Amino acid sequence: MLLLDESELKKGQWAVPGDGLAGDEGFDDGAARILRALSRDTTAYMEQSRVTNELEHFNKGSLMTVGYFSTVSKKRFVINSSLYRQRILWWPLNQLPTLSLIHERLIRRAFVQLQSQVSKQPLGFYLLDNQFTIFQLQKLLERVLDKKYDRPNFRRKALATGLLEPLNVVEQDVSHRPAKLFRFNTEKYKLLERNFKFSF
Amino acid sequence: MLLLDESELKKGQWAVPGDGLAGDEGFDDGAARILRALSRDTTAYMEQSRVTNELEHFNKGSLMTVGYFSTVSKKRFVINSSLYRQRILWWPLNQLPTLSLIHERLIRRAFVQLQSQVSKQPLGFYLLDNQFTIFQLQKLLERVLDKKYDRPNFRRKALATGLLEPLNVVEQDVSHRPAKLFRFNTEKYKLLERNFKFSF
DNA sequence: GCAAAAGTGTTAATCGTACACCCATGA
DNA sequence: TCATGGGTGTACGATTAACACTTTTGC
Repeated sequence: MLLLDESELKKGQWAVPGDGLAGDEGFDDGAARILRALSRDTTAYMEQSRVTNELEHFNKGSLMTVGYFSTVSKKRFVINSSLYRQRILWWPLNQLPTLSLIHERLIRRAFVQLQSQVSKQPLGFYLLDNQFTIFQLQKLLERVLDKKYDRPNFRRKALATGLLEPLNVVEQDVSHRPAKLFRFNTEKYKLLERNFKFSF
Repeated sequence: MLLLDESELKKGQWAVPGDGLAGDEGFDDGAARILRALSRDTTAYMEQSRVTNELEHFNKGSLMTVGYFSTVSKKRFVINSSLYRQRILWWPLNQLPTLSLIHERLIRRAFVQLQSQVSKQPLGFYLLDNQFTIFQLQKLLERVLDKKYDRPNFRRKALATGLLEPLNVVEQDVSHRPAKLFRFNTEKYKLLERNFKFSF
């Protein structure tokens, strides 16, 4: 579930997408620019993760990396530039290709941070499409938090938040009773904001 | 509850203690060194907070600041060098002196992070001395999380964690019934570690 | 009919919360 | 004696967790 980019330095070496800062650009701005260069989806949640502990030394000077992570819907994620299109792949977190130690650590750290943010921000909703079933939301949280939930109970709790707006539309072409589709009610969330607690 | 250092640049200007990195020192190492330069207490919890978003530009080049926060017991905190002794003061978070915008933001951000770590790490215990009463722990969490708790209920919950080891000693010289003193059971905590949840 | 997930209902156990109440100490 | 916090008990309501059951779809 992670986006990786083929590095320019070595063939076949995968890396987290990144770039240097342009001019007097801030770090947050730089990270946003990198994400925009990859995809047209602008609804993503983004957060600074951590600075690599070590400086990388080159003959020209030293380099430090500031990690950011973002939650993007795989379906909404549309690769922007044809330049990148050939060099981007999604990888499942438990089957990452060989990475530099620095990038490996950035990813592990970002995932821990994502897990801890899930209950404080409606991250689950950023990861899904505009229309989703409650079961999809459940499966998502189960994967992020590595837990199992009881379906009926999860459903009630999710609905009890009042943040799921029914769309009066159902799934199509599924070999079981089709589920109602919902969307995340951004307006109601804005009202809660500070008091939000998605404690599953 | 915050340690601030008088800056060398301007008289009467307060700042978060900091320093540049020495040689090829890592960020965590640098932060630990700065803390050690201030105090002899080595039990402190320390965590990277955030990189300032803006680079500061000087004629010589650009400067970026990586924020760290640490929880230290005020009683155990012994100022190390006589050089610092004159220039260090504790300030309550709600009555900070005038600070640069960058330092102000670092502090606010670190406090939010501290609040969110309290339930995942036994931070409360780092902030107290080796011997403490349950009521002291309660008051500490109440200040950090800006909540009020019922004393009897807090007591039961704290004891239920199994992480408080009774010392069979009581407070001295208090004008009320003396409370039993406890210490944090580090060994038992090590066993939990990953599953630790101090949800008050 | 079968499998799979949708959705509703129900119950017991657990937990949070709000108190009442007695205890021990210094002033 | 009073004020202050220490410490135990308890009772009610809310929340959680477990699972039984009916529904709707595709194969």
